[in-house]
Amino acid sequence: MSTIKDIAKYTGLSVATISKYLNGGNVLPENRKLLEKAVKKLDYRMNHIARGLKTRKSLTVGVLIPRLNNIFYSTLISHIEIALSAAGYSTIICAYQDDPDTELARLDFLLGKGVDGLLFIPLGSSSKCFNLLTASNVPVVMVDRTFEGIECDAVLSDNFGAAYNTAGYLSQNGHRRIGVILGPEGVYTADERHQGYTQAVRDFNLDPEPELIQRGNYGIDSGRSCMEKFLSMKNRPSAVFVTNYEMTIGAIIALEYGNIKIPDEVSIIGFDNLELAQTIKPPLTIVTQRLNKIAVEAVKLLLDRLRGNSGDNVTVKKFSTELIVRDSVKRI
Amino acid sequence: MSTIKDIAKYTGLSVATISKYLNGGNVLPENRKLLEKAVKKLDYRMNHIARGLKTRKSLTVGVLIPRLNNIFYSTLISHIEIALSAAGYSTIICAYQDDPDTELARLDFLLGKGVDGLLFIPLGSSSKCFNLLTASNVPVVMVDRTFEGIECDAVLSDNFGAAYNTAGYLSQNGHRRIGVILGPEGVYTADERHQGYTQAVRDFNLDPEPELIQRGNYGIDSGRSCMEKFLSMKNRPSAVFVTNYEMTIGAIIALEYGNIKIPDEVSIIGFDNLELAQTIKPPLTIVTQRLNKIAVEAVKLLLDRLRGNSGDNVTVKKFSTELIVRDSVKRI
DNA sequence: CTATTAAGCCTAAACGTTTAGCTCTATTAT
DNA sequence: ATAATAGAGCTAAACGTTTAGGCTTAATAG
Repeated sequence: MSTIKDIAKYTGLSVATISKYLNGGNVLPENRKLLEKAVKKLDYRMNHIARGLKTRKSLTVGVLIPRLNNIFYSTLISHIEIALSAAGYSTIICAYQDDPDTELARLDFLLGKGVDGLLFIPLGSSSKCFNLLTASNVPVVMVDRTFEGIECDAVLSDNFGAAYNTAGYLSQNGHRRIGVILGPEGVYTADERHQGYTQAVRDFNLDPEPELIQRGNYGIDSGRSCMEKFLSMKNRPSAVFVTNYEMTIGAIIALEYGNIKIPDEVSIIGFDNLELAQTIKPPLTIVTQRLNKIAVEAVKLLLDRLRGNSGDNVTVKKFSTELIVRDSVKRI
Repeated sequence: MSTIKDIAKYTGLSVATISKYLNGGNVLPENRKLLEKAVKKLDYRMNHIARGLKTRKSLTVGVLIPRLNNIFYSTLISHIEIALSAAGYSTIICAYQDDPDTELARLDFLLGKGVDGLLFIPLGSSSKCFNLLTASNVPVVMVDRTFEGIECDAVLSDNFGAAYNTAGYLSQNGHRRIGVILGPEGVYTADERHQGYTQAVRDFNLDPEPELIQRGNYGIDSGRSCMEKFLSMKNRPSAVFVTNYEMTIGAIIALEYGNIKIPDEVSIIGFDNLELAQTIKPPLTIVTQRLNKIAVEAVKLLLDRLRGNSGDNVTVKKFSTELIVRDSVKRI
């Protein structure tokens, strides 16, 4: 592996000149030619570690997420990775397996690795994580979830609006008893959606019965059992809104097992996965998040920080969700 | 950010001693105490970049995969990330979006980043990639797919056996017309499964009709259209074997739309995703790959190489797949 | 024709570690 | 008592870059 010094020897130029050349500086045309030749001949490749030591940049961004074996996160990461790599950054991914201790450990690990910045989907409101972050002074952008009451760049879905508008849409279609299958209490997105739902219940005069709110754990089975609870009620909801992909699958399965006709017996609005919703029978009305936009915006925000062209005040962006109307909601 | 030098100043010891201490070497008990105190007081954190420059190790492994927005890959990566991080390595993930040019570019990028080793799910048989790899001298372990006829550590599923045994199982259950929905020609796994299937056709005297072999692109829609082709045949297959998760979903949807009863009218064997297969109706008989074992073994192989305790000859491990029998195959 | 400026290049010091090889002290063997 | 040895620490060079500041040469202004 040849270094800048080898090139210096080969060309007779100094390392400083070569460094300048490599970084796009001006050199005499003849030298430029010479250098191009030398680089090719010696198969020179920049040592990014050495450069990083000097410049204090690693051109690496850490991405800290709850889990990787989940289509929502992996899709998000997919977009993030594409955007980051287009900007010349590499992506170190750490998953903390939904565990707060691991979350802290992996955060520490990433900071120790010298990442230039961080994209973070936090578990909850672990103040330890936040302390570590502020102490480290590494720019961070929260994605999908954020810490309540803390000054930090963030890119989120409008979860409140998603739930509010979905309930509103169902209300417009004549539904008054609207079940919702939410994620676990304490999880940022689930709490926001909860608030949106309850606000809609008030604003649209929906049936406020507490059993209409079911809590799952974002897994397939929990979606199924929540839906089964709805089905076993003496007074079933006429429509159910499910708030993530896996639970949507589970809910559909419960309906199939119960031989419940969609949307004649129960209307349903699912979440996220477009591909599945298109192919299922009947085509599912769903709420989708703009994952691509979220990812791109988060990366943009982070790069702005890294390049120092974002002011002192933090930016919080919320992307609206989209209601894709198909055939799983009945007008009553 | 304090450095080893600051600690030297603080303790009066030399940087060499401190380095030794930090790397687990022996120091006098009193000095050890002093150093512990200093590290805490000055909040010292190792600069891995500087260390990497000197040791020529980055403690970073590159993972190069076709795509990230796919449950198969992301599950695999999830296990890989867990295993690597347990060994103190960080994981740089690059996805090449199923594109050969991008594959080469990302490989180049990773090698330039100075990863210590590489886990690689290659697209096909791009010799350019292989040249780059051998030139770089970076240890690499192929995962899930490998280059034909090339000496390289690899950890694979027994794709041939998976297809062969699945067809065998269907044959045992009295099926002679067995449809298979394969991935694209030229993709390593798809080709192996193809061979396993055709071998089974010969060995078990199955119906050798070419239309019983359909090729999808591993996406939901293609699974659906392949299954629809089967359903539109005058002489339908009595059983269909689908060779990945997404196409399995698509195939099921096609059956539902066609109001085809599983397994009474068509038997089906799906692939991979346990969670879905358990919850679907009827519970699906599926072939699963041992993703966890594959990931762990691949990481082990790579770490062995990195630590220099693997001989000169390459290791290729094949993990058998598992047939999980449920209710989607009819005995006829 | 001289003074000024700019371009291009160079020297040398850094960045934060590791490590070979040396010194000093204390212990053990003879 | 002396020689040999081991343990602990130190010095200084190295890893491959970047970069401030200085030097030389040529171009431009007066």
